[in-house]
Amino acid sequence: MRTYDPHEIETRWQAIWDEQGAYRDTEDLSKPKKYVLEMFPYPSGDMHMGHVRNYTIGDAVARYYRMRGFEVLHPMGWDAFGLPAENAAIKHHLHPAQWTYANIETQRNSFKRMGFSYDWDRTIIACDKDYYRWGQYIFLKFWEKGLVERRRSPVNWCPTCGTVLANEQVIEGRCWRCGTSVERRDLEQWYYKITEYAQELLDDLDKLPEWPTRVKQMQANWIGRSEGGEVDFTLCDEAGAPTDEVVTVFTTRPDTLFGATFFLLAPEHELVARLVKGTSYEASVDEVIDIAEHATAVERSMGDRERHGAFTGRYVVNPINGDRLPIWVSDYVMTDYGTGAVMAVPSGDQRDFEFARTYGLPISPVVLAEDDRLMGRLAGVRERIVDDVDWEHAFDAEGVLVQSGEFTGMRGGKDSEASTAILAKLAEQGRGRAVINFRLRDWLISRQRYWGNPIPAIHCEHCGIVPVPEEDLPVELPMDIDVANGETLADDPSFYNVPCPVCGRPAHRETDTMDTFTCSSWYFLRYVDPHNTRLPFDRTKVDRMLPVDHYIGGIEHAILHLLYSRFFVKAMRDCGMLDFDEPFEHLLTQGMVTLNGETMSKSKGNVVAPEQPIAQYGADTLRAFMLFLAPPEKGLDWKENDDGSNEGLGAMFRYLTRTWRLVETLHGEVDPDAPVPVEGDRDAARDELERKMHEVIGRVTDDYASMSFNTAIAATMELANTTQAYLRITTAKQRDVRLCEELASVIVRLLAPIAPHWAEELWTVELGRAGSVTTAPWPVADAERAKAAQLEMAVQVNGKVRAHIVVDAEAADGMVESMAREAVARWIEGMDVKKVVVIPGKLVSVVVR
RNA sequence: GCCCGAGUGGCGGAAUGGCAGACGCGGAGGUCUCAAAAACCUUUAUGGGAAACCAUGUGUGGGUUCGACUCCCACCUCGGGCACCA
Repeated sequence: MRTYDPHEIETRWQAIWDEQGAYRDTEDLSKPKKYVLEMFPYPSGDMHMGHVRNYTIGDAVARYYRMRGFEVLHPMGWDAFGLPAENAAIKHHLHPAQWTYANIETQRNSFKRMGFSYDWDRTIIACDKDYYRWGQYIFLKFWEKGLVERRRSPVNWCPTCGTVLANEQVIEGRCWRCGTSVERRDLEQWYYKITEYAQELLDDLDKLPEWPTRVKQMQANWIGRSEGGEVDFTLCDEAGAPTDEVVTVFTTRPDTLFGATFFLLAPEHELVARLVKGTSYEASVDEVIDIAEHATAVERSMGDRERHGAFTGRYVVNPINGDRLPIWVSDYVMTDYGTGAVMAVPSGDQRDFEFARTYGLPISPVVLAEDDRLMGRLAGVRERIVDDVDWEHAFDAEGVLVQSGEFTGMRGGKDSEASTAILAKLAEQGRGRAVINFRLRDWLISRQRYWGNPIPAIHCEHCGIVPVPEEDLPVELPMDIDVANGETLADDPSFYNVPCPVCGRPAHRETDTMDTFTCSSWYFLRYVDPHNTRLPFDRTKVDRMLPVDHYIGGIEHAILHLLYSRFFVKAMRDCGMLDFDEPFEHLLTQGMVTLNGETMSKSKGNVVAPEQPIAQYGADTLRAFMLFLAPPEKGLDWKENDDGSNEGLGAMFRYLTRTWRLVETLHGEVDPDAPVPVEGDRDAARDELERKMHEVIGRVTDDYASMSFNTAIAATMELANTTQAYLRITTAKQRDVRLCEELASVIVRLLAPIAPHWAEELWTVELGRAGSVTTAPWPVADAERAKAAQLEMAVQVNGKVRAHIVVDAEAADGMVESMAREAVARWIEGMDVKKVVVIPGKLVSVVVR
């Protein structure tokens, strides 16, 4: 008998696996494939429990499928561009590359110490030019396809990070990275036109049945599809007479068009300045513009905020009834949604209602609930009634139209009969059309930072902005930039000054780099063919290995990374680079790891690192514990005692130690500490043990397939308990040797994906099996032998369990029923038995009255 | 405000509409020991009872069903996402 010594075992096997390249994907075409992937980490240098959990889940999945005979691709890499490297560089006077590569080295060693089964030959480092050059290549392909645009528009600016941000990277008005309130700026920037895929990104969520509904819902909300119409209002001149010019609005409620009593423009709308220039209205309008400009994103995103407005002195004509509506400017109208102009219907929209009350603008009822007393009064009224409203709120539910000309009496509301009819009428006159709008904005990908992938574009005075020719890739990020002293790419003449690739005259390079999220939007494709020097990847290889079968990562990427990656795949498909629609088949979003109920963060100084638990109990114990404590998608609270220990962890170590001894005993070794056998029915225990083994193999197999690792481990514990009960009533000579041997090999294999070092040592050394447990065949359950000869069934009387009976598994229902009646005789005596339901193998339900 | 998700012992959690609480932590008692640790055994939802057993019990209130943690309706609480998107 050997003591279970995790440290000696783990370091030994890790060295062997490393040396043998044990987890290399051999691209064996004869096997079915599984691509198991965990979101690659940012190399911050330290591993925390969130990493441990995420990568342990993925590793268990990968190891399970290897044993099931799949060709498994399970790679790991580093999302290595980004701001923390620059900040660290400034702080420590290092180059960002130095800091990054040193961190990668440390973190890779930590990962190896956990025994994760990665194909390290396929490692991708996002800041390696062999990788980022292909990010530039994809940029050029997208550009060719018309999916890249450089334009001036209002953007989010993070003053702390000194760069612009994409919409998705602003969380509640704050920078996703540093938490600073972002500012609005009007800048010329580079965009990926993700909005062209808005509809497909929304529709294809239905093709992802294996994604959590939560994530799909979040993406659907983010894309934010609204069906409605555009309506053209005619602009009037200073004298109030109609001109030829129209101002278009977007609305989801065309049915309320008769209720429009004023008209709104966003402060940034191009028309505003023209309308008020030199008029007496200019000053008050400018004030509103000023307020809008200076509001921070945090202020703008607050719920009940004050709305500011000013009259422009001008009017538009409502195309449906010829009403003249005053044009106001207000900061609650957004420039970059719809057309930046809005028809205001205070009776049907709460914001318009409040604005009307504040500024004394008229309110005209158009849609009412059928029983509203106003309905009666308004029926047959010819003159339009305005302001006869004493409600507290606008009425935005479904109802019936009043005061709406020929449409009066129709059903109104979102997507209503009246909406369709009014829009049709406008369309006939060429003054309106059905339109679908999305909340999703184009992806702003340029960043005013050094440590990122250079955008391959050149600014030429004569030719404009031109792409770097494909053969000139990569545009290498120069390494001699002194970030710590504030140098930027523009300060490096050898980078900045280049001849124009079109005309050959002096030009200069684009100095913005790409958003790091562009690096993570396609890395999962590169793993399939990481050493390709001609292309980002070989198309046949990608088409064979993708989509990723199991993708595992944090919920914080529900929108960001997961939406961008979906867009990339669709855009690359349209560029002819691959042939599928969605990158990730099955998505598991693991829950957060907290410490005593609190989120871990560096600033709080409560980040739990795996080093201490590993030093105490080894990696296998930590892995098994993390998987056992909670189902993967739920949050996991790491409870720490005052001395830093964790009780559950010790319990898991005891379990591995106990099963280690169990396996050795089953294999025929004598346990000097074994208790003296006690009396018991040995044959019955043997039969029950064999049955239990098959039952547990079946359950554990199903649990791995559905990633219920906690119940998989629990099932092995049940098997261990049953085994122990058998060993307790037998001496070595009394045992069924063949069953014991089989059981030993089964227990080892069932736990191998979770505790790989423990299993490898038992498998190859203790049990003396040929070959690694990694490639050992997964045990197969014999469903017949998992069945018991006799079953215990519950007997219910009127839904309450009153007795238990033991019946033969093969017993006929009639037989079972009469046994059941006998067992509950005292409960049904003198009663009228109305019905008896027999659920074979489960229970008998007797209904009496 | 809109949209998701979740409410089960002291704790983490388990239950294709079929015996609620598997498995584990913690607790209590015990074996071994001079003693302790380790290991092993028994026990552990609540109330009543010496016990067999009885009653109650999966956030609340209804409903469907022979039977509901599970399905339906309404509500409460917590967590998350979006948020002036017309």
